[in-house]
Amino acid sequence: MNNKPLKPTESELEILRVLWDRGEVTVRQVHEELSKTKEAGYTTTLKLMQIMHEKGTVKRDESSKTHKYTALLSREHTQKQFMGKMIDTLFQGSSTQLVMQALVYHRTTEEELEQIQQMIENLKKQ
Amino acid sequence: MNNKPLKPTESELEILRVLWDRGEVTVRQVHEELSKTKEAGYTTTLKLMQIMHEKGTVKRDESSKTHKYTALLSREHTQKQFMGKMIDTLFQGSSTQLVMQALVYHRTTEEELEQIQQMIENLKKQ
DNA sequence: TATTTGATACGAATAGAATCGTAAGAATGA
DNA sequence: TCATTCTTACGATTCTATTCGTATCAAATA
Repeated sequence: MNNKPLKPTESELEILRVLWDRGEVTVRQVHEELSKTKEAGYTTTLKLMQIMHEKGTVKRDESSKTHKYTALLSREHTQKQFMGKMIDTLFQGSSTQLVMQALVYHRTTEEELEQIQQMIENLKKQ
Repeated sequence: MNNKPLKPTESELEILRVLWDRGEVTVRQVHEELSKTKEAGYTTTLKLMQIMHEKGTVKRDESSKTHKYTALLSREHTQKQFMGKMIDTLFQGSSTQLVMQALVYHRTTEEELEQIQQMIENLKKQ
């Protein structure tokens, strides 16, 4: 239960994704969710969540026998963390390059493009 | 020396970054480069590059005693690979969200913003 | 009450990544 | 030639992440 600027592992990220989407959940709920796409035993998920609790990545409500978990690490913070790393090692430090890649290869709707344009206009005004 | 859709590890990425930037290089050159920011022995870098060679991530020119390495995995391919993963697990499948994050938190110059606008206009025309 | 079910805790096994020490050979230079 | 230096090869160790089996307890149920 200590606090450090920790970087979640691959498996932890998968669990966090569920926590972020659904808020407070039980191990079983997480496990059910992950089972859809992944093969892993229940105790594996349990253990991982216990470890995350030790690390301080999640908090745990132990008031009832079946514990409830909530993310402590925010999605935004984690996004920034991974984006930064990614821009550095893969995009030569240029976030613009990353943006271009995203726009070209991961196609977006007209509406979304306009949404982005809007945001850029706002950024330019500052 | 087999061929699979492999995902480079953290350390492999650091090495790849050097290969991508500089083209054909020796282990010593890579190690020199990495030493600037990282603490690791020469044989560690060597071993990693040998493993990458086994995996087929890099190719190796053995014609002289001091081998020369070149990346086989392209930067673009790897960018796409990591971006995809990232969009899925961190941005709820929305590349637009990722783009917004990048623009807001990793500040870009006015020129770059205009460059992006230009690109969006082009995308819209299609 | 006795049994079954479902939960946590936890140690241990497994796997993979990263690090390093040492050996051996080639090239270099004294 | 002999010693030093640089290089590769490679096994072994360490470290961390992941997975799972088993014990234990509480709650639900027959």
